Amino acid sequence: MTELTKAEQKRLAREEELLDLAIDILAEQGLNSLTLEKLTARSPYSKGTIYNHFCSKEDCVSALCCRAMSSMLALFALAFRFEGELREQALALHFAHQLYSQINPTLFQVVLVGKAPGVRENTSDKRNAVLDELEERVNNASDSMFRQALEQGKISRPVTVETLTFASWAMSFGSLALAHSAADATAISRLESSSLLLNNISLLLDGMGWQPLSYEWDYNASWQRIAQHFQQLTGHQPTINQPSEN
Amino acid sequence: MTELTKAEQKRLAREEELLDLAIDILAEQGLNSLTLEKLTARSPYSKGTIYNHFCSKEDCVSALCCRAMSSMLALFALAFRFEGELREQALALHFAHQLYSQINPTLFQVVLVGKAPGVRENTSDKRNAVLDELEERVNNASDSMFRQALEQGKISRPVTVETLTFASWAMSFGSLALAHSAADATAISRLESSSLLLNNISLLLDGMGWQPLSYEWDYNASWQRIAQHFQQLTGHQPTINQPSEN
DNA sequence: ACCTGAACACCGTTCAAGT
DNA sequence: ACCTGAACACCGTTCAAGT
Repeated sequence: MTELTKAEQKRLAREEELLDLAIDILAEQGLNSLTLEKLTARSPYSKGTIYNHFCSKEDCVSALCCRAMSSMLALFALAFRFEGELREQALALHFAHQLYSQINPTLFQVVLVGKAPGVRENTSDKRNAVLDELEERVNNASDSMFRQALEQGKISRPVTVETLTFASWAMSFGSLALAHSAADATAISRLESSSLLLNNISLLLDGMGWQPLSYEWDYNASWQRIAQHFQQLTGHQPTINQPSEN
Repeated sequence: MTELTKAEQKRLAREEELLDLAIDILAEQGLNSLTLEKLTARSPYSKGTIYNHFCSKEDCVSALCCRAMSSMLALFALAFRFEGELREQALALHFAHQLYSQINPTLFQVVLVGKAPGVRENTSDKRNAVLDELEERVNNASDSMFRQALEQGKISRPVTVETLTFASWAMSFGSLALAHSAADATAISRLESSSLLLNNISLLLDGMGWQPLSYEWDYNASWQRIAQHFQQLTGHQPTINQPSEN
């Protein structure tokens, strides 16, 4: 790690302060009404200073995207601490993804929007590099799971790590995106939400031939244990089948 | 079908005219720079008239979304005319999805954006109803495939039609969305694009136990035949492994 | 009943002037 | 070197006046 000068530290601290304010606006008024105008008004700084941090509105959204991905990576790290079958650890990774989308739906949406066309184009090169690095770390987390599984002979189909990572990422992304953006659409409302991702990922991992297969193991029980694991580590009440008591 | 008065016909025709202009802007300047201001300027009408058709900018985007989904449904109908194994027909459905995303990337993006938060909220009730109906028809197409497969005993796992439709739709959506929005991101650039969706869907259908399984049948050959099927019916050159000759 | 375009509020972005 | 806020262009939306 390189040393930071006082000035750089101050600049970094102010950027965090601005992102906190932006998240407040997001939470209060929704993603679409985030505006650099409003951010300026809430902050003690002027428009020029805001533009000193974010070269455009999209650059600010990308900065929020970095925040969100960092938080997600922190949850992913907890998934690796779940003890059990390797396939259960892979489930824990996806549980972390879903958990993040539940804890922080607004920032989760930011990640989706951050992938929309026109955002990256208007983001500074420097921040795009940070985004790339974060995405690479997400891929690495997924790759390392699949690599271990292949090395241990847990996966019976002849496939590459890259194929498996893309497939599971696409499934996870697609499931959560549809679940959040179109929760009232027919395809989703007719299903129970807590185990949507578990069901979809289970079908996929079965298709890869990742042992033990879903009919050889009670992965619903695993999902519950994973929920408890995360609850102990984060204190977040998971949205799982048993209704809470209020 | 209900009769339309002359006035209603004229109104409908003008709406189509406006949507054509909107698509022109989209194609030329990208999704983000579509503006009712620009649409007004390009059209022979005034702002008031534009707002007579679209109650908000988002309502206009939703109207484009309807256009896109209708076109997709037209391609889906062609998928049903592919002759072969039932699982090949299901592949044809996903091929149609991918084909549409290739033929018309901009409108495909509109469908993604149409699912973003803040769009449906600012869309007129009437148009939201149309969107719902179109989405239901997409679901019906998928449901009917899976229902036939279950009835014919092709699917060995004990699952419901709803589960299968959501899983395959999530996979298709996730794969294409990631492929289009993050084509340069690491997870995707390291894979070949033409068979991304085939690979992912094959893993999923294997996980459902849909016979014949992918190692009992040459689905790469099926994918090629499906491509030819669509090429004959639509004249669109598919993006398939063999490079074209220019 | 439908159309027009002026008017208003709000937003993104820039930059000369100030410290 | 960094900050400020006025200024400009552009956009979404409304509505009184016109046909």
